[in-house]
Amino acid sequence: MAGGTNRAGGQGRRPRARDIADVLGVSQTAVSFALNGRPGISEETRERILSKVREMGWSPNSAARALTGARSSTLGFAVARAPEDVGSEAFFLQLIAGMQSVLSAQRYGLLFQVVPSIKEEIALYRRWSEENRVDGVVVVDLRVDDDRPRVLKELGLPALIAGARDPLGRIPSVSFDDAVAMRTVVDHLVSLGHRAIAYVSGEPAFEHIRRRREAFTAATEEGGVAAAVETADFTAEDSARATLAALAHMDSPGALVFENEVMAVAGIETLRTRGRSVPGDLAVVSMEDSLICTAMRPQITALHRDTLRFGAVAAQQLRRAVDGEDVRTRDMPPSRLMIRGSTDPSVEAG
Amino acid sequence: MAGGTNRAGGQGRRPRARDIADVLGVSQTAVSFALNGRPGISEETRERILSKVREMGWSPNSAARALTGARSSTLGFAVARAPEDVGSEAFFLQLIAGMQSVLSAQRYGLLFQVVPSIKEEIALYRRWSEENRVDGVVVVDLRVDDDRPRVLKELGLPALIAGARDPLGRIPSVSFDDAVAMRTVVDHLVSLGHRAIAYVSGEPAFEHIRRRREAFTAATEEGGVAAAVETADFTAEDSARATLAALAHMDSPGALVFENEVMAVAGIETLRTRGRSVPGDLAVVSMEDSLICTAMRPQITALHRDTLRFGAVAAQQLRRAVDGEDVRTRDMPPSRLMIRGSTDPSVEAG
DNA sequence: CTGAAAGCGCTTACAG
DNA sequence: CTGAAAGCGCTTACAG
Repeated sequence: MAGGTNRAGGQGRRPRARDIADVLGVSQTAVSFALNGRPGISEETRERILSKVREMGWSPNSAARALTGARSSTLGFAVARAPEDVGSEAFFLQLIAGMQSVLSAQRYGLLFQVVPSIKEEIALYRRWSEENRVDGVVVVDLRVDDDRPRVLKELGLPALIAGARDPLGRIPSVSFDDAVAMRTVVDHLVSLGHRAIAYVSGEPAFEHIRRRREAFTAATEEGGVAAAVETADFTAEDSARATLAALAHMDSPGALVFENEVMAVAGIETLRTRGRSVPGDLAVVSMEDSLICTAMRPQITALHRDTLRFGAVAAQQLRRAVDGEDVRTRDMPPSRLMIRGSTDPSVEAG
Repeated sequence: MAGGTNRAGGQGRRPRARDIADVLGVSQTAVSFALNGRPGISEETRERILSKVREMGWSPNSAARALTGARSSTLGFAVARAPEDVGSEAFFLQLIAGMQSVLSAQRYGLLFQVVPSIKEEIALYRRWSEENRVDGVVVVDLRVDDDRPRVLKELGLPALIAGARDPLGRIPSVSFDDAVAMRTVVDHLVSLGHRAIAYVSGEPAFEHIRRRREAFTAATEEGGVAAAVETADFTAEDSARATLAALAHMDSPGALVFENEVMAVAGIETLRTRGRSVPGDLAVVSMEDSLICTAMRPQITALHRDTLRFGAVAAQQLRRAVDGEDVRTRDMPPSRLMIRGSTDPSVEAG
């Protein structure tokens, strides 16, 4: 059928390693050794081969390489979410784009796949690993008691967790310090004089959410302010519901903290329909920043993370892990709290 | 080094087609034929093989398949943009997510790569094609006089253009009808009584922008209203500049049309700093919708496209092309104009 | 209808 | 330091 053996078009075929060897009168082994920087051939032969490789425009056939267990020059990225949820998370795109800023320079590809569940994600990792389809994987949305680090460790597939830490330290990670971030937010609100803070939070099954919740509880306690936590999935609808629940719990929460900007926008809407003004009656903070936070009136105070840079660091670290280096868990520089009108009326300027 | 031959861990190795053949006492050929639905073996043998395949949990090694010129079960998606621009385009993520909704069910992967230029994008297509790395590619950001359709046709690599039409019809496409969309917008503004409309447009080097511009000129002419077109890249900064330029050109444009919501938000900001209110002094429409349009006050009238569905259709069509079917260029259903407060104060409700 | 064999383009022990 | 050979896991002519 289509895509069969003979994709016509190009005149001369692309050169194989064997062609290089034939032209130069050396063995294929020599070519392979030169290409892969292995010892065992003279410096002069290596030079001759490498220059001929460039001259003839040779590049490796990734399928052949994969079949022998060598590099595939591809990283894998699987996400266990419904496609429509993936589509609304700017975070993912920024992460991917940030990774690409590193990968494209190294001619690395990114194999991206949406899967229905963690279980299928793990099955995919097995296939990828067995087929040498990817050299390593980026893991996101780490859950509490997540099976993935164990399986990846077992498979020996290089991996990097992005956005959380493996509590058992099996797999290295790059993440923002969620505890510090939450403390920054709470401290800001306390310093403004708020005596009650509600946190419309994501699901604590996620490791990074769990950390934020812990930090929220600790920080509000230390600050001596009343605290309430409501759980919502990451959608606008559920955030509206949770916002109402938070209002009911506390007589008058002084401030509301939302997990992300989509939830914050929905929450502010809800507050308005209940006749509460922002920041007059209630202050609002989003744990994630985006264009929408500055477009709104009042602008929304938000924690600003450099997600593009985050993706770049993640890709870099994973590449190092693939190269066999000892990669350690690493935190991104602290996120900056962008103080805007939703908490501080005095910065209401355009 | 890492990722070498022996990724330990798993106990028994994964079965090969040969293992199936051995267990059943048939030839590898029989197994291959059964797997690929080729004639030449008895129905009974086929059944036996297929059921053993399921029982043993066999799945194809994609590298081995690619090496023989068969399917790779992967589609390719290359984007020639700066990583930071990719990261701010929700459109891409939605497109990718929509594609995944089709692909993940078929166990297809998506190889995503950001490249610095169209030239490198073409080089990448050549490599992908030669290595059978992907079964087909999705092409976006079609330019006027774009070389890609020609090259892809030459390579015989199945391809689908998303978001524009190949003027020469070499490659099938899925797109929104940009001309109809623009007419809908202009008609709406004319019907509201605006006598002057400015279009803060993207670069006409893009095929879909060119079509929109043509339609804008035609529709404003027919409507008998004054028209101005300003060009901006897709950033907020440049939109602000272009908005000022549009104001200077026309004594009093009654309405402004922006290429996307990021540009619209920046434009509205700019108008405010110049003391023009929306929609009091000037109406505003965005050619793209997103959460931000409903979060703003006034809400922004915007053309709403179902990008998730768009991605799904694109993936479906490309899969059909890969299967050798004759895929025709296809339009998505017309986009809906979401009329909101930025053009019509009467719908200012929350 | 079925089987033995060659080949895809690499890498890697193993001999020289 | 170098070469001939086997092998990765498939597919596909070619004989039976």
